[in-house]
Amino acid sequence: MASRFNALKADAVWQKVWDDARTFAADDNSPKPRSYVLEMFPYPSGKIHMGHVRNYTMGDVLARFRRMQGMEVLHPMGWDAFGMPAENAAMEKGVHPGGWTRDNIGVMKAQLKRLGFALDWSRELATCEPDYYGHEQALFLELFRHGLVYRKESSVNWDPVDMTVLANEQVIDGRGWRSGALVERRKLSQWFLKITDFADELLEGLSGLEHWPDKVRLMQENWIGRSQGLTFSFALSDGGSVEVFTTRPDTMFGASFVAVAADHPIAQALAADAPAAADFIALCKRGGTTAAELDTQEKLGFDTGLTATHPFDRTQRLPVYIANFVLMDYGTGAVFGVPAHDQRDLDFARKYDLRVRRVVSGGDETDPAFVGNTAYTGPGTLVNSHFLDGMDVTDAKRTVIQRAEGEGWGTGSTVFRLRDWGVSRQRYWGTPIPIIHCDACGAVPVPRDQLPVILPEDVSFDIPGNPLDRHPTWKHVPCPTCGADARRETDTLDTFVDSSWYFIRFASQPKDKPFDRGVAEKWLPVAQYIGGVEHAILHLLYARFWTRALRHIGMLDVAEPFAGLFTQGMVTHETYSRQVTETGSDGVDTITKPLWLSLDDIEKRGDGYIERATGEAVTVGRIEKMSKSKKNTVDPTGIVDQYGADATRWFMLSDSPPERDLPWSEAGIEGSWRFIQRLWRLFDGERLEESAAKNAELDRKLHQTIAGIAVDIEALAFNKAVAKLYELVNAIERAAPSGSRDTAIAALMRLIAPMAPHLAEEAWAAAGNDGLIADAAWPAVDPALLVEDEVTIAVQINGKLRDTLVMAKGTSSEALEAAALASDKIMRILEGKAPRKVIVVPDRLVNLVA
RNA sequence: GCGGACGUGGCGAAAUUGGUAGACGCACGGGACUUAAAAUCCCUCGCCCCUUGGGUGUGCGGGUUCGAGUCCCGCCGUCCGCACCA
Repeated sequence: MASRFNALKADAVWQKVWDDARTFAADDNSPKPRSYVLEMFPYPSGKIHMGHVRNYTMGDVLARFRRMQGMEVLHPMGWDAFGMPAENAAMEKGVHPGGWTRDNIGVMKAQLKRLGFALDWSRELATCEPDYYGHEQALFLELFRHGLVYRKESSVNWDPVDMTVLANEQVIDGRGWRSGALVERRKLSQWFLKITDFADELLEGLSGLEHWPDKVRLMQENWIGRSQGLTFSFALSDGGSVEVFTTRPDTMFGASFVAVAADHPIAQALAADAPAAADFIALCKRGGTTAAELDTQEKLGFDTGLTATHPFDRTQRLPVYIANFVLMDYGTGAVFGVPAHDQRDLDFARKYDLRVRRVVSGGDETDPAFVGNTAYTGPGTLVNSHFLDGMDVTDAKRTVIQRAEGEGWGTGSTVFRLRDWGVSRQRYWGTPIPIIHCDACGAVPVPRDQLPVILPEDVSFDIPGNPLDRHPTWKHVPCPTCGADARRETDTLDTFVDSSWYFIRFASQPKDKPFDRGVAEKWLPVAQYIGGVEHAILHLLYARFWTRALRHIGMLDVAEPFAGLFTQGMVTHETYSRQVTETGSDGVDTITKPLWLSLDDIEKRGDGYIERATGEAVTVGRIEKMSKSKKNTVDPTGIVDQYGADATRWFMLSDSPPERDLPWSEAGIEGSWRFIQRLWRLFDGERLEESAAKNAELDRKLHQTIAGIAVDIEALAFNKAVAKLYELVNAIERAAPSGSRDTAIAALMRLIAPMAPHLAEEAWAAAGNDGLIADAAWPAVDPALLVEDEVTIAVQINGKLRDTLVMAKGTSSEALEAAALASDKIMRILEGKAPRKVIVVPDRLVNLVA
């Protein structure tokens, strides 16, 4: 009688064996082909969640599979350990961010180990430790030395209560997400990295990333946002000039006004002595920035009284406005308005009654001069445009640019949407920016031998603001250049800097420098990177930039850090809620809102659920990403303790394609657990003696499965690999005892080893094999066994299936046609008539056209 | 508004890229074993009908083709990204 697989016991046994034997430590000097498999490292927020389990299981299957394929695999893990949540915890609970973070790392590391991931823990790193961020400071100074870092005044989202800068995504409806205070725009001196120097490279590089999802490449392309056009100047009536950028130089003759942003120097200068202009600028700044507001916001302008001279017609004077729809930080902060061919310009012109003149004809206007309230932005032929008349839009653009350059008043130019990367954060829990400010010498880099600049431990979070800034001693240091009293930079680096090079440090981590170039280049680029799509732009763009910057300064010869990228879907769950009413803030109105309930709060009653505590009916809501706020999370720890690591891993890989969301279900994990037990019964069952009979059909199924799931795993199509394994197991279970069956069971152990490694090791050892299955080779495929010798031929009449025939593979078209016409069913339907036409697809079908 | 993805049974999905739609799993239902339960095993399982058979079916409407889930045109819906980008 077969025993039951004791997952909890086996998990512990094999995890210890792997640990003790350092099974998954990567060897830098291995002669084998290398593969670097990496999942995005976690932020140590407290406990791991199902999303982590899914992410790391997928990477683990690939890593283990490639090991079995004979590769030297680097599969490391670490901690993205700096960030705001640690400071929030410090403020709320009175703990130190470092202690909180390191405690969380301890908990989460144990949880990851509990899942049996094939990780090289010897390379573990945490970005909050000086032996990581010290090297980051060195890299920052290298970029500084090469002119890729600069300091500039910039306007930021400032939370006046928390006294900190907020990222755009932390501003909700104009208020700080945490304090609820109205966010202010404030000018601050900030450090920037010159990512725009690499805008072209980063854009061009995308086309070489064949193993990236198209979606992510497109998102980065749009984010970088390259536009080509003409930059030129208008002469102004006050003797000055204003520079504008346009992508539509072809529409020059349709211009009827010039508009500048509220922050534009011309607007600012005017505001200095015209109160009305100042009022208008203030009005512009008050305008909301949310999508809905922008959509409905009226186009407003302030006439400066200045006029601009049209470069093609000196007699033509265009009014100059300050306008609320012109952005200072794109292009030159000034535009010329062509109402007929730009919707915003048209709205503006209609409001201020400016000239609307069509200069591009789409060809189908009944009245070529008429423009309604919809601007025409399509292709066409130039009209009303003197020497451009009759040209198409493309030719006209080229002609105008050539002429502008020839006459010296403008140049063809490229403008990017991408901005330089502001990396200053007024926070404690981050990498200190290694700069010292001296009144005499300016911003001086911290000398190499004084690195790392270590965060002081003795800080307090009882009042808002940056504890580094108010620390009694830390920031007071002598200037490294002149020795005078100077101050440390108290801003810390954006945590995206930490994650922009951790994959390099994983590959090589010498004590005395950020990485050893030769070793890092052995491993990089990462062969397969796996993580959430939420990092499609920021993290992945910054890491690409950082890698290219290191190449630019000659530190590392790698162009792209991640050769393959996979973005996995979220783990989702139903939500449960009960409506509650409460009195609004005015004390009169009542507000009805959902009170979210966790799975533990409810119990099944009939078709629905009731809340345990109150007995009230529960509304089953939509399936959403697991989140604390909706209380629809399932804790992986409880699941692993109940079903074991392998069943948990198996469920994560089953059914849903990995790029799609995975709906969590209790029934699903139970199904996986049953399958693990089913496998164990096979492994633990009776075997025949060596000489037993063959089963050709099962042999073929086995080899098709070996080949098939290798393809599926490489493509990260784990759900398909899982389905193929179910098919093989079904076939083995149905087969009578034979040598083939025993062979298939032995091979099956290795086939499931990447996914259910504990079960596989247990079975491998029980079967009397030496060594670990983790080190075993992937079963070899016999190509002769991949082909079927019989095929099922579909017989169609007019494309409708009428019969099927089992024929030898490779049967001639003539024989197939004859067999089809000889079928009883077919003869009955054709009633003796000959088909008009016969289409034969060998080994597939016969279609008779009646 | 711009850009993109997707839409297949009660559910998660598969379909060799134009060739037998629904593999595989979950759930439901029926049965075997058991005093009983659990576990396990077997069977049915898109929908409809006049049920050894037939009709119909991949969001909707057209089209191309001997043949369309797959290709083309037009709608509808869902989700994601960006957003006054000149």
